[in-house]
Amino acid sequence: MKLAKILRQKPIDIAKKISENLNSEYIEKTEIAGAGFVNVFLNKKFYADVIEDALKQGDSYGSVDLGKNKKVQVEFVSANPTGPLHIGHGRGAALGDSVARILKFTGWDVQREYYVNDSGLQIETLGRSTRARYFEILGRGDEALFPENGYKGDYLYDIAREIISLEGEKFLEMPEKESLEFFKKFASEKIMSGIKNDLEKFRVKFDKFFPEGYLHENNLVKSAMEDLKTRGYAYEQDGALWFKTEDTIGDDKDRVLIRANGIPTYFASDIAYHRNKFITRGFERVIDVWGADHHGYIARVKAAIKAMGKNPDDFDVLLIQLVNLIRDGKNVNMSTRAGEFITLAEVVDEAGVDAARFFLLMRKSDSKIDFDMDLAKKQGNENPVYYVQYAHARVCGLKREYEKNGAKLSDEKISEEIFAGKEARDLADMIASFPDEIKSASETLSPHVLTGYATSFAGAFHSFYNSGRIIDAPDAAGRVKLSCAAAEVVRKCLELVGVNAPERM
RNA sequence: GGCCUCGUAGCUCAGUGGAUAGAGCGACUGCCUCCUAAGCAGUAGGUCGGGCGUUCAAGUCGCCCCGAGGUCGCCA
Repeated sequence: MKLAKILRQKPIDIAKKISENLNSEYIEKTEIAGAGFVNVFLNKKFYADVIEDALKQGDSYGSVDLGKNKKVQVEFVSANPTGPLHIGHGRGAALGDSVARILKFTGWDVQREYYVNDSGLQIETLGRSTRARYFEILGRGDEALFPENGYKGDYLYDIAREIISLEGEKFLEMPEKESLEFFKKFASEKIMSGIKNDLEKFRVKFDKFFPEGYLHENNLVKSAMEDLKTRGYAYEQDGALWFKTEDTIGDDKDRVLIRANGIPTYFASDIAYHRNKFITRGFERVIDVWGADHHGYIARVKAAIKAMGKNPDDFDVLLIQLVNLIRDGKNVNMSTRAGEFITLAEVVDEAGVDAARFFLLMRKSDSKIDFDMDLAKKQGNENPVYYVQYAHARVCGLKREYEKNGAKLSDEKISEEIFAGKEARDLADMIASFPDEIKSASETLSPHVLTGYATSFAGAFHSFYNSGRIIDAPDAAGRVKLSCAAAEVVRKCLELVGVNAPERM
């Protein structure tokens, strides 16, 4: 139909010509439908070959080399070490980790990084909050007031108690100035190690934890500012240093880099950080996972990347929206400041890693999701995680059953006759389209493509399974092989979203 | 007010300019003497927020309006 205008012919006539000239050993017939669609019917040999090919490629089936081994960095979670991870961080963790897995599978050289915000006002507040709890427990709360924007969660009581048992009451008599460094360091390191622990349980591993302090200690912020100045993208006014944005891209106004009081803004640190990523460490592509409330920040970071002489198109930001936890059909309200929130660890304990990860990846990252705890815990076809995992376990059962009597699958050829049935053809169709799904998930950085595909794929398998006997049917070997290829695809999908594929359930 | 995201079945959401718009949950009807019923088959449920345009073709692209949220600091 697109050719109609160019060739100045009717779509139907073009369709006829195309269909007459299509030639392949795999085409059974072609039909012209509607306004000019060419329907191509694939023959049984095509399906048999697809399955044999998928089995032969095994673990690498579906892999497409999109990255050409180029260096990409995925930075995600990066939660400040001021409190435990909550379920929203879990969403970022699941997304970043899955995107990294998908990129690796599609030929990228991937590094996973966590940016640790270990300096600045929030850590200051954390230190003061901890110190206040310390005084409170020791009965002298009136001498160290809890900060106005302090962290109210119970975890600071635990940390304060630990400080008391390790260090005793010595900080009671020490001036705040002297003791604060200790409280800051102890609390943030303690919380950070808890975060690492939670992430490990969630099957998320980082190649590098990059501390913000590194930028300051090595004067990287200063040198990034100098660089901007020489390039003509920074100027001084009213005692502050400004980023000049008009003749770069996107952003609508100039931004402050160094305040009049000499303290750099977050933007300045971020410029230094991204300069380090792109230039010092040579990443050819950088992907950041941010909370959706930071979306207004994208334009200025892209502008900064352009200002440092790099292509802003090599920088992607994935925004994650809020997670609503639903229990007993009702919203569970969360407020981080007030210390009322459901931690990631609690969700993992209750629903399991598999359900948690799968649920957090079922939707586009930038739309809000409801995490239905009751559904996530259900063991049945209502729960998409089990539905998909069960497809895998079923095939493993089939294979065990088939090989019980010493039969070897690899010796058998697939009989084309098994593709006479619609269910077998539909399943093989889905297996054949797996590489396209992978490509799409990788190009759009969207794990939800795979959870969705896995769910409908499992449906196709269950339909096939229920459409007739597999093992004691004629051509059993071919049917089992088709099942095995299907299981391989399911397993790979699950692996790419970080979910286990059990052999028995 | 400017900018960004979103508005699709009762609920939560997929949908890369193509045919009769899909899935899960919820509701309803059937199916285990049989390789795992953690399964299958089926029914009901839609003015794709509204309008105008571009196009052979619009849920998808453009403009306007309505509604929800976010963001706009020498905060982080």
